[in-house]
Amino acid sequence: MVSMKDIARECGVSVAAVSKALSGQPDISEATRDKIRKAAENMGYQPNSAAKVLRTHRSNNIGVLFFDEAGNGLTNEFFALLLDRFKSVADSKGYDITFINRGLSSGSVGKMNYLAHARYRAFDGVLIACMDFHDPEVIELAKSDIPLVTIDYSFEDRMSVVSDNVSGIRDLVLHCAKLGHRKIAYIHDNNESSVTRDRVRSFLETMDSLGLQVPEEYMPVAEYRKTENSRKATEKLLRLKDRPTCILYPDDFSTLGGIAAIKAAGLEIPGDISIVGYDGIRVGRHLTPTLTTLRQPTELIGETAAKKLISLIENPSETKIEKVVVKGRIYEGGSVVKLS
Amino acid sequence: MVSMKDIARECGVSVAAVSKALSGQPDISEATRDKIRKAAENMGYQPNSAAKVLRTHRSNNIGVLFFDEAGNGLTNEFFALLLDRFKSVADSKGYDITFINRGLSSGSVGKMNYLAHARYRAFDGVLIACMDFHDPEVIELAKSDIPLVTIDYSFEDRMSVVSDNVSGIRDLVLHCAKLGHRKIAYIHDNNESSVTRDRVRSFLETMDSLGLQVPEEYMPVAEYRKTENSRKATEKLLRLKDRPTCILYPDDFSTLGGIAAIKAAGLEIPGDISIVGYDGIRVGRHLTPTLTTLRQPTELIGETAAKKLISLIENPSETKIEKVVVKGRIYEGGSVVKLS
DNA sequence: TAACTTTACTTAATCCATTAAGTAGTTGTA
DNA sequence: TACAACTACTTAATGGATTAAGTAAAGTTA
Repeated sequence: MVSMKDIARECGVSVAAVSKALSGQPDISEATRDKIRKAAENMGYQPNSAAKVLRTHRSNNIGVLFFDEAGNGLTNEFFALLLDRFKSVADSKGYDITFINRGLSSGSVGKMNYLAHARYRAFDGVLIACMDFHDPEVIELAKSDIPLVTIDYSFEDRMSVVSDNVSGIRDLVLHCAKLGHRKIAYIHDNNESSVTRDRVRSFLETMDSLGLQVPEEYMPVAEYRKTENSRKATEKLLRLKDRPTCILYPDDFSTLGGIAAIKAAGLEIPGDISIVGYDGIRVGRHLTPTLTTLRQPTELIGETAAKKLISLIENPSETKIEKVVVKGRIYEGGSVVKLS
Repeated sequence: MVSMKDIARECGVSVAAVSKALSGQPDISEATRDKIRKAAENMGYQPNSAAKVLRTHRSNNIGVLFFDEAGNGLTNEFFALLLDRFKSVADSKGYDITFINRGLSSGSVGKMNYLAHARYRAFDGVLIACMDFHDPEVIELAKSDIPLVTIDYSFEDRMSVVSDNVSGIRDLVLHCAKLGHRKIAYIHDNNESSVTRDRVRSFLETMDSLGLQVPEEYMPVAEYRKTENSRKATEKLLRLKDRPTCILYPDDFSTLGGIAAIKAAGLEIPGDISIVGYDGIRVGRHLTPTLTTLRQPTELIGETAAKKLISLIENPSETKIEKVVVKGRIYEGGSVVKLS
């Protein structure tokens, strides 16, 4: 590997001069700079990040921590889209992305926790997009001095990008109500996250504001993205004497379980029963009828998170810590029928 | 940050002794080792990867290069599953994963290419899972001395894990033929990859071996995972005077476009026409009827790739360079009808 | 012309961990 | 007892880049 030392020798200058020439500092003559740059190119010089990081404590590397409730993060389309966008913004600003995990062992200290991992790799910043924000290790990371942005959860005095779940659920309920539905069920996860809390609260408040009753049986539980559970929850709803006319699901993927249950019961969507998803991932667009859902601005969330994080890294003093709320928009598919 | 120097001072030993104690070398007494380890723990010592990499040229970091034909890699479920599995194996063996890209600029040299990036970050190995293996930069990387594994493509003298597309398509065609289908169409991508070539060849050969004709119109083109194109291709097939009874799609996702076209034409699956996917991703399992497809052993591919790559990194001399062929298995859903 | 600036560098320290080579002190052996 | 062989360390060099501080030479100013 060609190092600055080699270029310095070749050009008859000091290593410091090479460093300055390549990093474009003014403290060097144009002639020398050109000579050095040409030599660097000719000799196939490649900078060495390890040396740079060691010296500057800047890695141009962002750690990404995620895993959803099911342990599968990458296969979660919502997150995959978000990360994809985050990655391309980071990319364009000269940052790499490395996954944070606990696999690395640090000699005697045993496995590293998230914070240790982040320090070990000298991440300039961290993106956290996982559901379990109560994990002590996640909290430890959030309390550190590393610039970070969280998705769909806000720590105090920390940057976050959250989608507006309150308005999201409200819009969906209002949409269904406008089409004449009064018996609306909501299959929901019951985990501890603020996402879930906001949604459930919004559902109850909106229904209440419309003067609509929500019997307890109308709110069965099913974890996010678990089609098996959403199928069961749907079956339960279908067995009720006073069946809902419209079912809200925790996410688009879960509707697949619901659809299976509904078809198995010999019912038609939306003729016999209407369904609504949440997220706006691709699957829903290809169902027949297409799925009415709340389309999350995934790309916007990913992009905003990246920009905010990088701003936090590069201009910590001028960057206002804030909770950026991003609104989704209802997509009116064909899965909700108009009741007369 | 606590460094070895601090521990050395605290324990009244040299930095070398600390290094040896923490890395478990024999050249140190048990008493001293314990003392140093305890001090390290108490003082909250964290190793510094940059220093380690600089000195040892080992990063415990694997670069992953991917982007599918559409530019979206993460949102490709096949790849997401593969990477997820790859990641957890790498993780368990103490390796991190960083995406390779071209965003980083290397001072005067401009944007870095893939190889430059890999060298810059001192990746111990690289996983390549992208469709365009003709990209000069990819070829440059493949010709370098960095340990690497490719997915679904084989470079000469390089490790690769490929799924058996020949047997995959053959099995699907034989399955359909066994159910009585004689007019089988194959909507396929026409890119340059060996995956595509193998599949097309296998389709033609298998059909030929069965004595079945394949009119040119039975092989319309649609890029992988482009539902819009698969919809159009399906429409074309449906308009034919002598319509096929069964359509093979390039992948499961593409069947969504096909299903839309078929439903729009007022036809039933599989009553009026049978369809077959490829990949075995989740969507297909939730369709009604469930999709008959070739289920790829995604996890096995990811796991194998990780194990082979790490073996290549850690035991280069004892690791045989090979092309690991992984066979998928047909999943018999309900989307292919039995013809009498 | 003397004194001061500026320019264009060089010197040397530094970031942190690893490791070959060196050295006391102890134990073993003939 | 004398020399060899260990053991348990220390010394010092090293990896590659950055940067504060120093310096010689050229340019500027009174």
